[in-house]
Order: sequence, then structure tokens, then C-alpha cells
Amino acid sequence: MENYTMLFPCPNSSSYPISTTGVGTSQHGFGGQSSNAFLGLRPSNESSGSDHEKRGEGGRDGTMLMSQISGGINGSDELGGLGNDSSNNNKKKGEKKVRKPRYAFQTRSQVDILDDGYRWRKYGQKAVKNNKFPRSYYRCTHQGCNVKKQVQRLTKDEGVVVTTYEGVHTHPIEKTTDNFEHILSQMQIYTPF
DNA sequence: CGGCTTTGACCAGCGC
DNA sequence: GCGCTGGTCAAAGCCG
Repeated sequence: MENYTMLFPCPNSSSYPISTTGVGTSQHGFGGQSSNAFLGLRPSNESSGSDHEKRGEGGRDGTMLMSQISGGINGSDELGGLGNDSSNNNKKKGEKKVRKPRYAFQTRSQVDILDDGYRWRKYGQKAVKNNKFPRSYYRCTHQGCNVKKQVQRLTKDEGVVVTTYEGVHTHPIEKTTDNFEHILSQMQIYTPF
């Protein structure tokens, strides 16, 4: 499966009484880059170099743990396409497959789709192995924006939704609401018991 | 009628 | 080489 690298420190956890847990198999340890990764979704170059060194600063007491999935090969943040012509350049023939860095985070939420201010169109759904819930694939509907996301609910804990973003939006958020808080408002308060 | 979801088919990568 | 799995496409249907 994919490798997940944490990178969502969410500094003041006290403000938001939600709890999200880190996405499972983080083989690379925390990559705690304190960026506004979420909604900014800014890729980091480190995925390409495999110099994942753990900087324990972030994520440990964070409420939302964000993960970067280095799809195994190379996160070449080029994020290229973004508005490129029809075919995505992810798969060129004869070339090493270049995969955009992906960011995943788990949230406890009743709803699968967190309204992050962007508009998404569903383009696929697949049953995944070892999971009784299907994984849904969404694409940003904004013209020229190639951002994708996957949404999956965990079998182990049906209250946990794993959202994986891939790419960076090339346009401003469409709903200018305080989206992050909106997201948080949709999350269920997590009590360990 | 346009945009979105659903769903089966197709394709590519990967492990055996 | 083959089968499995993940990811995407595209046609059909639904809904506002």
C-alpha cells in the first residue's frame, strides 16, 4: 500500500475539539512540516528524496494528522499538468511514472465528504481490499484544476474517514466561507470512549 | 438541459 | 507471464 507521512501539525488543538488520527502505516515517520498544508495543499519536495527524517515537532498532539503519501516513486511536486491538455501526464509511455505527492488525513466524521470549499465531481468508486467500504474518487471541477481526492471509510472504525488529496488547486477557493471551520463543524467530536 | 452520480469496463503497475 | 489490485474512463441515468 501507500506510505503515509504525517505532516499536519495543526497547532492549537485546543481550539478545535475534534480528533483525527494519523493514517496508518507511516513508514517514514513524521515529516512534520508546519505548513498550511490543508487547503493549501502544498507539496513538499522531500518525497522525492526519501530524506524523510522525522522531526517530531508536528502532529503528535495535533487534532488532525495530515499525511503525505509518497506514492512510492517520486513526489515530483511538479504537479504538472494542472490545466494541461486533455491527458494527464502522469502516465507517459516509456517514462517512469511520476506521481504527485498526496496528502491524507483521517477525520472522525459522520459525513464522507468534507466541504472544503471546492467543488468536486465524483468520477469513480472502487471496492478496496480489506475494506468493506468502497473508496470514492473525486476530481475538482474547476477548469484546468487537476486536483483529485479519494475518500474512504475505515472498516475498523466506521466513524473514521480517510481523505487523500492529490495535487494543488490552481484557483481560489470557490466558497469563501471560513472553510476550515466549516470542515471542523462537520466533524464529530471524538471521545475515546 | 446541464451537471452530477453510478457503475461496469478497461488499463497499467506490481508481486508471485 | 499471469493474476490481482488500484485508478480512470465513459455511457447511462438521475436530479434540480
